[in-house]
Amino acid sequence: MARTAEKRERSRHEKRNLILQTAQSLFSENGYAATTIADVAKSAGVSFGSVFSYFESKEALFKQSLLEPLEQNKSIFLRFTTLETPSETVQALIRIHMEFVARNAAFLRIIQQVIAQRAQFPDLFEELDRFNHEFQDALCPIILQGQEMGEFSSGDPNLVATSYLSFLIGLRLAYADPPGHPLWTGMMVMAYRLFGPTAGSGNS
Amino acid sequence: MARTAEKRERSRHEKRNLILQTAQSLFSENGYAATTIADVAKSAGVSFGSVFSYFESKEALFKQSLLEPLEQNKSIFLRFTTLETPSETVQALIRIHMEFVARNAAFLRIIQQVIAQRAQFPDLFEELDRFNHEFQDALCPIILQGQEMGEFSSGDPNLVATSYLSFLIGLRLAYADPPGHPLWTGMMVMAYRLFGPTAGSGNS
Amino acid sequence: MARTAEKRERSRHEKRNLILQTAQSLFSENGYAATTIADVAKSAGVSFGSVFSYFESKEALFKQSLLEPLEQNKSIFLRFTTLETPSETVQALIRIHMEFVARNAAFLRIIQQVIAQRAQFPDLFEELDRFNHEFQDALCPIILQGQEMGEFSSGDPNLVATSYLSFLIGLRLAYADPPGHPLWTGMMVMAYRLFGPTAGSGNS
Amino acid sequence: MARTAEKRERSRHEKRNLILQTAQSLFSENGYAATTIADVAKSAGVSFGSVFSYFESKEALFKQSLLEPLEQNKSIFLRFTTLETPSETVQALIRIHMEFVARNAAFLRIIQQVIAQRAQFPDLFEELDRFNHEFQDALCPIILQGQEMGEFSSGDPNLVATSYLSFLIGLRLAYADPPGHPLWTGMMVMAYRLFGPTAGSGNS
DNA sequence: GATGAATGAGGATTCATTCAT
DNA sequence: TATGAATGAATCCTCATTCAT
Repeated sequence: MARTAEKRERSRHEKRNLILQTAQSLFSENGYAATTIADVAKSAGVSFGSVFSYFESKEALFKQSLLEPLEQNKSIFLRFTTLETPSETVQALIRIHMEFVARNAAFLRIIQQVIAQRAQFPDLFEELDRFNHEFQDALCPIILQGQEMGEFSSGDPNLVATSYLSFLIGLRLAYADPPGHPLWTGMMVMAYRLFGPTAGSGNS
Repeated sequence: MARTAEKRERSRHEKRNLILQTAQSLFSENGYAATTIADVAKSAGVSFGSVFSYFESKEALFKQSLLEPLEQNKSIFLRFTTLETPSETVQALIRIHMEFVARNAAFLRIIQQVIAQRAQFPDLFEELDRFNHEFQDALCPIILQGQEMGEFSSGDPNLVATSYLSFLIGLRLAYADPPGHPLWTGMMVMAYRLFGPTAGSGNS
Repeated sequence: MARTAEKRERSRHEKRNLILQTAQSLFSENGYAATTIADVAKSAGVSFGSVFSYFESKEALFKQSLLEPLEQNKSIFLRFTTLETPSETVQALIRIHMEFVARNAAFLRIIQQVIAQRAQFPDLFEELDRFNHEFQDALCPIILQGQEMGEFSSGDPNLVATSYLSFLIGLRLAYADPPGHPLWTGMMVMAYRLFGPTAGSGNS
Repeated sequence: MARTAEKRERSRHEKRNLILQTAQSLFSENGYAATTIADVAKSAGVSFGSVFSYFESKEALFKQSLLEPLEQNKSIFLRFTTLETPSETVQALIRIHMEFVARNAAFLRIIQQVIAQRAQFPDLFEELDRFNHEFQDALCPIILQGQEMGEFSSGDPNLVATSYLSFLIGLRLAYADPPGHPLWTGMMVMAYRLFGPTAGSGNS
């Protein structure tokens, strides 16, 4: 009995996730307005009414399409392990972030939409703003440390962090298809440059 | 007689531009779908039907909102004067571009939308892609020259150019209110870093 | 001076007729609703506003498109010369009517429209109804005379007249292009049959 | 369960037919353009949106208003039983057709509209043209046989068939109120005359 | 909970008519 | 009188949301 309930619960959860992922994909491709609930239902292979069983409204679905992945992946950006030197830490971070960006184009495009149409999604935009600040708070100490150690050029570390995030989000996710593409390696170098690496601190 | 016709013609053109600028502003704030023609008409202070006598459709209005400023300002990005050294040229460019970005937030946000929802605006996206390539073609020689002169670190110049453009477009146009804000100066430094300036070539 | 005024008057009239004929042609092809005033103006090669200088409204233009040719050609149907025998008279009539139908397809099609959508054009329909009655009144004596002389089978002459008119109006004006087409000759024979010609009174 | 689904299905079908019949009636009275979807919805007692859940567009609704009755009643015109003699067969046919015309004025008026405005409904017109040809093919053998037996005057049987159909379609459906009206009997006689009945073959 | 039909508010677009020049 | 820009009412159609089954 408990087993059955559990299974049912799992299946419920899976269906919810299926809908959410489908929605994320469609929203990211076509935008909020051009994506209909009927599209989502059809693409996900569930009934039209089901979407409303799992999500209160279209807006709620869109919000979750952004907020859930954001929550799940926050730690990638906010909690990182420090290596021997700041430059090593930052380079490792960049690698992880680029990998993430390469693999989560849909998520990134939704972020781009929210930023580009902030007036339409004020609370989502605020959430992203909050994330930006948290990211700054997390990254600044490393940058400062690197600057003190002479690995990075001096400059407002908050500015560096924001620029870096803008750069990631602004990436034209076109070539992005294969995460192993050499372009991504090149982009990592570019990203690293934003930190102002001094000669001999890893910038090729 | 000719004078009257001329005057009428001028007024016609002014009205058209009024509508276009209003549309640009609203599209940039709320996005394509959330902006109604009635909104545009009301904001511009013209009648509902007038919008349609100047623009064939909502889509045409949106396209012109992007294409006309793009055409008018292309030269800022594609035709620039070279100074003594590549690093000076690039720094001058960055100043001009940042100024432009600071003053044309609406235009930039429309570009962001098109990029974020390329499936919805395929031809506009293509146009932007073309621009990207032209920009690369224009900028690469300077970058190469700088690399040869030792002012810039080595690296694929196309990648540098694309990164730089992405960085500009990706800028979060939030703080951007006054074009004279110190943030813009900081952003110029960040932008310059993408070119991989070597020590002594102007990166503070 | 008087000469000039006259000429101007003539030109005025000609322009009016040009608009009217163009309208008739377009109304007949596309129907009342699918024909726009702008279409008419463009086809006639006059300015948009001109149409309203000559006709109070779209509806007035449509009405005139029907009523003026109706008035002009009424006599063809209502005042005819009687020949030696009723059968000869009727056959001459039929020839004239068919010729008219072949040459005035546009006019006929407008009539068809009014009849098919009588609720939309009640007064025009009434006008056609009146014409139908006048036609009956004009034709019945001939038919009666023919019946009395044994040339035509007996039967309500009003019914014959109405049937004949319905037949003319109902003709599918498709093949009708060249008025000299053999089909028209065939149709004359068919039309004559409605009068119930007895053997030896001209029905081949 | 199956019973419920079946019932629902039936009700769905009934609602669809209700809308279709209402539309047919309004289209026939006022014409395509002057009939609004809102009119149809109101007359049928369904919501505005419902019309669109049963029919893709206004145009589709109009097409079905013609095509469905056409399909359903084709057999009346194309498959008939032959009696002793061609004249008897034709007279029986005429009785059936007149009865049909008297009872289906709305359908006939839609046909008249399509014919009168063929440029607007080219595919429907083509469909009617096809029907015309099928009707000719079906009727000609009878006519020929009658001509050979001396019951009908000679003449191109295709012409006779087309004339007869034009006559039916061209009938002014005004008097038509009660199908039992004596006018219809008179019209049958007129219709029969088109076949060129010789003396003694049933033409009164 | 699952389904999908029903609803109607909202928005793009058309076009007759008006009116200033 | 000629012109054609301005206006906004009217209409088709979409689609989020509700709700009965």
